[in-house]
Amino acid sequence: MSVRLDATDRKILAELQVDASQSLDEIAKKVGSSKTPVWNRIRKMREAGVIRQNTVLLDAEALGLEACFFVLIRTSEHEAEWQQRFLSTLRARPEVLEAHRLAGDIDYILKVRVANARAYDSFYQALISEVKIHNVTALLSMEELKATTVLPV
Amino acid sequence: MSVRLDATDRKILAELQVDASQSLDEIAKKVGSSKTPVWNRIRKMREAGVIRQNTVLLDAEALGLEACFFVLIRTSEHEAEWQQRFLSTLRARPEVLEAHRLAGDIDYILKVRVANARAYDSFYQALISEVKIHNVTALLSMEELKATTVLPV
DNA sequence: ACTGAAACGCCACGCCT
DNA sequence: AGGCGTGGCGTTTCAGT
Repeated sequence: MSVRLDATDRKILAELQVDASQSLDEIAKKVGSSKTPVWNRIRKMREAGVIRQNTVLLDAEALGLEACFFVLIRTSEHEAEWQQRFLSTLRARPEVLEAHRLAGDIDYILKVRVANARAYDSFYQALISEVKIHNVTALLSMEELKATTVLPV
Repeated sequence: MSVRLDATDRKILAELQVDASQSLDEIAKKVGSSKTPVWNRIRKMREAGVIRQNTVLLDAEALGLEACFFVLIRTSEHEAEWQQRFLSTLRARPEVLEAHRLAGDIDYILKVRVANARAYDSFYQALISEVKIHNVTALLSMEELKATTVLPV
């Protein structure tokens, strides 16, 4: 499924990741091409799914979401039905920004953004009431040292 | 520092987070307003720093970045100089997408995206050679169940 | 594949209410 | 503060190389 991307494609992606509001002319100049080919390349990468979404990144603190937790989860349940329930719960909860199934003795990790510790507790109570979980460890972020969506291309 | 946001502002943010390429008219229609006020609100939220960045989200796998690790770090060093070195290293490394300083017995957590396990090992070797670290646990993601940049507004 | 040009749409503002 | 109008820019498309 992987798409062939040449050096120009990668330069375009690098520019778009940094600032997607740039005009085609600006991007074209920076990558050493011109408007039309840049436009065609972007369209192709969109169609191929390399470019997924055009979005804005917001300041979580300005929105009053001042607490960030990483939640390590161990479970004793590994049946399909349990997994489906767990997954639906995560998807339905907007405070869950990320969820990964892991290799090793910890089964899942979540990244959760909430207003404060109390809001985290509500989330936690809701979660354990909906699905059976063996063990939960919450890691509280004190400081976001780095946070980027820019992938190295 | 916190900005006052009313219901319309929040609706606009919700729309922009889902698709930032929508026209002002489209957004205006959806939030029950019209072009000029929507434009003014967006400009203000940009200036206030609520809207940080306009970007594209890429498919990491399509770019060949097929491995994602969460790295739990314990250190015995807590001096300013060590922290500065550690921070510079993280900032300089594009494969480090997130880094948080934590409360509790684990000091830091990183999220790292790389091509494969071998690339992770290079990163790991480079990291421990640059800064003294007491204990490292790497959690390997087997499956990304959820990943969103959309904050609940 | 890139160039040039042309058509359209949208944005960014100013003015007015 | 919202509605209206407009000049100019940006996007999208098409013919030509």
